[in-house]
Amino acid sequence: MCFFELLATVAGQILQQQDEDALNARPLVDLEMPKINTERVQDNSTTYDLESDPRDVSGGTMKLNREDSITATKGLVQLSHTSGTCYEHSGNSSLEDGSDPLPPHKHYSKSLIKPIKAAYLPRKRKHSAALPGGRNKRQSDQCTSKAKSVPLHEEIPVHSRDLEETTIPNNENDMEQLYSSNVVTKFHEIDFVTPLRLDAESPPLVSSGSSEETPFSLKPKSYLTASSSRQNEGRDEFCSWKGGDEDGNSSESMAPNSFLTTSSDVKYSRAMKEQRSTSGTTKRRATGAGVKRKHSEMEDLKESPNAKVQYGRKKANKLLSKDIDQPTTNLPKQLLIDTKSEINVYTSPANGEGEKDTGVSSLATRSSTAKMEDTNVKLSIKSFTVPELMVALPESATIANLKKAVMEAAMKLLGGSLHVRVLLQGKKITDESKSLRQAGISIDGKLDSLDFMLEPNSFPTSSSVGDGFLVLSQNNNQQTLRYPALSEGNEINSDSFHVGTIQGKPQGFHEIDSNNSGSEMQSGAERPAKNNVAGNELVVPGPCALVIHPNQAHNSPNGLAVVPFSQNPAGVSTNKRRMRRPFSVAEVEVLVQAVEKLGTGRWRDVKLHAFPQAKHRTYVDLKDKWKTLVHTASIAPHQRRGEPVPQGLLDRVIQAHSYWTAQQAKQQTVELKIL
DNA sequence: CTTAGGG
DNA sequence: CCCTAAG
Repeated sequence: MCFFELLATVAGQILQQQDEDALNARPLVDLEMPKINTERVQDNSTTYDLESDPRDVSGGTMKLNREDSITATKGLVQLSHTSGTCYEHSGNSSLEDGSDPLPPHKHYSKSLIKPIKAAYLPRKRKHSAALPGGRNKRQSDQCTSKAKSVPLHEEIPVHSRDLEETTIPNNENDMEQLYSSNVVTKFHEIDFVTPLRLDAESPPLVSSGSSEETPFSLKPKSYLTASSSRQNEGRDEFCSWKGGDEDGNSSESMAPNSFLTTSSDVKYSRAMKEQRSTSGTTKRRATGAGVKRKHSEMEDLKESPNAKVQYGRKKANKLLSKDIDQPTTNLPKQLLIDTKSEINVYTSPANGEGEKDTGVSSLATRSSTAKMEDTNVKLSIKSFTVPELMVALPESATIANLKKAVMEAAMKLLGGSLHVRVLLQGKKITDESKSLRQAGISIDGKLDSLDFMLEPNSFPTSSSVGDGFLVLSQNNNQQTLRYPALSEGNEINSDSFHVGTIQGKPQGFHEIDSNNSGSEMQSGAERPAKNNVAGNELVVPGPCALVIHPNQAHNSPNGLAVVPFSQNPAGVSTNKRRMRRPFSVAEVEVLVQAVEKLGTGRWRDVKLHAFPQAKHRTYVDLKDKWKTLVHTASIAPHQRRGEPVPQGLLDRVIQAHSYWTAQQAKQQTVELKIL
């Protein structure tokens, strides 16, 4: 009981605090629990808030979230400690029932095994194979998504359930709120007692949407409001906490580093289920992991049908690396970026002598499709080729250097503004005043002969201006570019291309250029893991596909407006390595607990259990972390790096590891016997 | 999509 | 953390 009381108390405190924060959350008030350390919690939160501000100077987007997470984390940590003390008590009572899932260390061996079995067996039953890997995934999904309807109850110790019922708000909402309010972690502990129940609760939260999407908002300023409102959508109260949940688990967020990182969150956000259904159609396999990640991002962004246009990292790499494999030798004249649009657009050499007609001729531009509605000529550009990207590198340069160089070159090309040249039947159209019809770009669709060329704004050729060019430029403001949180190129996402007549160089060209010249976004000064992200990954420039929107004729003389076709307009294909986000002790704690319960072969479940709302922290991450934990535990303390993990935790890691390893072995033998 | 491992 | 083979 002590445990729950504390939990409730803390929750109440948190809520209280939130109220103060003008984000009203009352649900838990009902609990009327004694208040403990409220002051402290609040202090912490405030402190962090203050701190976070400066940090967010350039990364305003994630501000809210971070604050939240911080606060949440803080609260969490405290909770953990408190609960720790109570542990013994609750443990004892549970033991009486003989089914304490969450045994204190002392009871570890006993309690651990029992509950685990209880939880594990049911699943096996379902699967004749009984292999760890053969578990019924659906089942877990169901559990998670549908609270109690699932047979999982079997796994819940009776007494614990009772406890839960009585001590915890009966109201589902309350539970949810509690959960969402980052008391979550606390719940994990509770979870031990009633794992499934909690599990069931968590799912909704997972996708609660919170802020992941926000970062993509076009207007940084509005972000805060937007995000908060969004969060509210999901759950009226707990705006702040809610947001915190995201990073909540990563109490590490307390460390400066975490503040800087958020980009990756976005990628991983999404309920597994949702993902399946949403993007199920897309063959990730085909596109590769990179795309996968990207995909999720996109989902976050607001899944669009254009997904296919996204460049998979793999793909990009392949293309480029293949083409460019011989660093010192000649680079291929053209780098083909194959998107799935319908028209190919080629760029002409950045500094070649004007446009090489060769380039033009090779314009395999096919404007295959041109649907017309009314008088609108709709064009979509399938892909474009970047010809003659000149890159010179010493033989000593590494592949990474090569990549970077190529990327820089490409970014130079695309990063600034580009000229769009329209070619019809291989001929440049110089008279911009012509209507599409006049020019022969009509509904009748001879669009097959319509070609586009992208040319660097800095095109040396004098003729560039005014002879049929359009300036293709990113109208993003500097600010946008600097948001670290949007490192995945999302920043660019918010930008839109627009076409205007060429009037000399657009301002900001240099700035933009410089921003992009680095392989990574100049994400303000705060980007800690800058180097990590930096570049060995070749980022394919450009949202290579552009759509010509007749409707936006006002943007350009010739009635063509270019707007981003893909989600990733500026197209810095999101190939970056994810930001490094060291696990905090609190996270490790949660992980360990989860593994103790679920074992080492069910990482997805572990994820769902322990880090349901942490968009970063995929099950693979958890698996990896466990691996490192096991390793860490086996090495001398002085050889360990990073935030020191309490030996106690490591001991548990070892125990759990050995236990589950043994279990697995047993499993195997059993199966062999059966066979 | 998940697991399990290697890198 | 990333990448992948298997399932």
